[in-house]
Amino acid sequence: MKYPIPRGTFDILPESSYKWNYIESLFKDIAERYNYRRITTPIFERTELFERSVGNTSDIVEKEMYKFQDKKGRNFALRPEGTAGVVRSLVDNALASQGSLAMLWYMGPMFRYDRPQKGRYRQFYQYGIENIGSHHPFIDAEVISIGWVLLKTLGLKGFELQINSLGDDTDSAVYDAALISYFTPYKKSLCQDCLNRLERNPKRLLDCKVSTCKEIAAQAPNILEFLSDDNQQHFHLVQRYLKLMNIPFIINPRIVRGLDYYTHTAFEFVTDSLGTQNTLLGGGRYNKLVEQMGGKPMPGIGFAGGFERLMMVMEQEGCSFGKKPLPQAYFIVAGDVAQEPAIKLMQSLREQGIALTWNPDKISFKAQMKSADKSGATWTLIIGEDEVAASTVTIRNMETGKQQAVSISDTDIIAEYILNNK
RNA sequence: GUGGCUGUAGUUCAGUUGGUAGAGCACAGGAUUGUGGUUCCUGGGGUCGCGGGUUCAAGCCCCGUCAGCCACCCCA
Repeated sequence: MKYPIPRGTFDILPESSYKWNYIESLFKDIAERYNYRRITTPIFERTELFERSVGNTSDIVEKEMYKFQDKKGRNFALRPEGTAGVVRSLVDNALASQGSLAMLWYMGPMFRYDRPQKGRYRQFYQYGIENIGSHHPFIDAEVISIGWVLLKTLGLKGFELQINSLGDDTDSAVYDAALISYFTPYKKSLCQDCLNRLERNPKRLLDCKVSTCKEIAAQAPNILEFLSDDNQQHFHLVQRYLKLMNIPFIINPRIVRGLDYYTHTAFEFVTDSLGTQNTLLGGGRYNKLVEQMGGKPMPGIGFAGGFERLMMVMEQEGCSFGKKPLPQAYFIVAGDVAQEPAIKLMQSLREQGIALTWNPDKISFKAQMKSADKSGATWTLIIGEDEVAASTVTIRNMETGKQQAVSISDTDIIAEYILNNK
C-alpha cells in the first residue's frame, strides 16, 4: 500500500457498483414520481454558508468540517450536508417565488471529519429531498412519505418512523428556558458534556446516554407541551395525513436533530440492525433558513439519508439489489483466420445493442470456454476455422448446451437468438 | 478528540515455549486433435501494515506510527 486511501473513505468497486446503481435509480424514480427534479450543487461552498445554516454551535461546524483556502485566500469547506448548498442555489437562482414550490432531489458525496465507525465515514454518500415554499402540513407528510416509500420499496423491514415537533423560535426559546430551570438544580449530577449542553443547546441534553443524566432527563418537560396552538395544530395535521397514507409512526419528543436550522416537524427513520449509528434517514422543517440565507422569507422541509447505511441494512436483511449485470454473449475465437470475421461480427452486434465480450489473451479453446462459462453469459458465439470455411458462426446456449450454425452475414438472426433467448 | 480489540498470500484464516512462513477458497495451466460448469494433477504469488528496539535469532516480545473494527461522542 504505497498510497493508502484516506482514512474513513472507501472505493466502490466494480463488483458491487450495480448495487449502488440500483439504490440510486430507485431513489430517482421515486422522487421523480412525486414530481421532484434533480438539483446538483458544488461539493464545496464558502465556509460561512455552513456556519450560518448548520449552526456555529453544532458539532458539524465546530469540529467536523474539511476547510481550506484557495489561492486567493478565500475560505471554503467541503459540504458536510446538502441542504445549505441547495438553499443557496435556490436563493441565487430564484427557484421558488410566491406560490410556486421548489421540489428538489439530490445525491452526492458529503464530508465530515469524524472518527470512522460502522455506518460512519468521512466521505459518505447521501440522497436527499427538499421542498421549499409551502408551510402546508401535507407537504410535511408528503416529504416523509417519500422516505417511507423508498425504504419500503427497497424491501426493508426493521425500521421505524419517529416524528416530533420542535415548534418555532418562540416555542423553542420558552422550552429552552424551561429545560434550563429544570436541569439547573441537578447540575452536580450531570456529566460534563451535559453541563456544556445546558448552556449552549439544552435540547441536546435530552439525548444524553449517561445513565444518571438519563434518569434526570426522564422527568424533564416535554417539548410538545410548549407548542403554540398553531404549531400544535400543524403537528396534528401532519399526523392525520400520515395516517391517511397508512404510514405508521411513533411520536418521540426527544428527537433533536443535529443541525440548528430545524423548526416544527422533525423526523427520523431508525433501524435496529445497524448498531449505534441507527439513523437511516432524517429531516425536518426549516422555516427560517431561506430568509437566513438572504432569500425572501420562505418555509421549507426536507430530509437526507445515507446510502452506506441503506446498503448495510439491506445486506443484513437479505434484500434484493436487482440483477447483477452480465454479458449477453461471449465470443470464442479459435485460430488466426477467425479473428477478422469475429471482430466484424462483434462490432456489428454491439452496434445492435448486444452486450458481449471476449478475451483475446486466452488461447486454447478450452480456456476460452471456461472463461465464457465464468462470464455468466447465456450465449457463446464460436468462430473457428470450420466456421470461417463455411461462413457461419456457431451459437451455443450455455444453459441447455444446444448449439447451431448460422450464416455469419445474418446478423439480425444472430441478434434475435441472443435478444429473445430462444 | 477518548478508550478497547485487531493488522500474516487476491480472500478467509493457521502459525506451537521467539529459530528467518502454511491451508482452504480464488486465480492460471494441464488431463491426446475445437466445447464450460464436477473430479484429479501442477503452478504463480507474501520485504508477515510501516518504523524503531530487545535478542546470536522475531510473524511471534517492547515502543512508536498508520489503518480497520467496536464503543464514547456525533449523526447519514
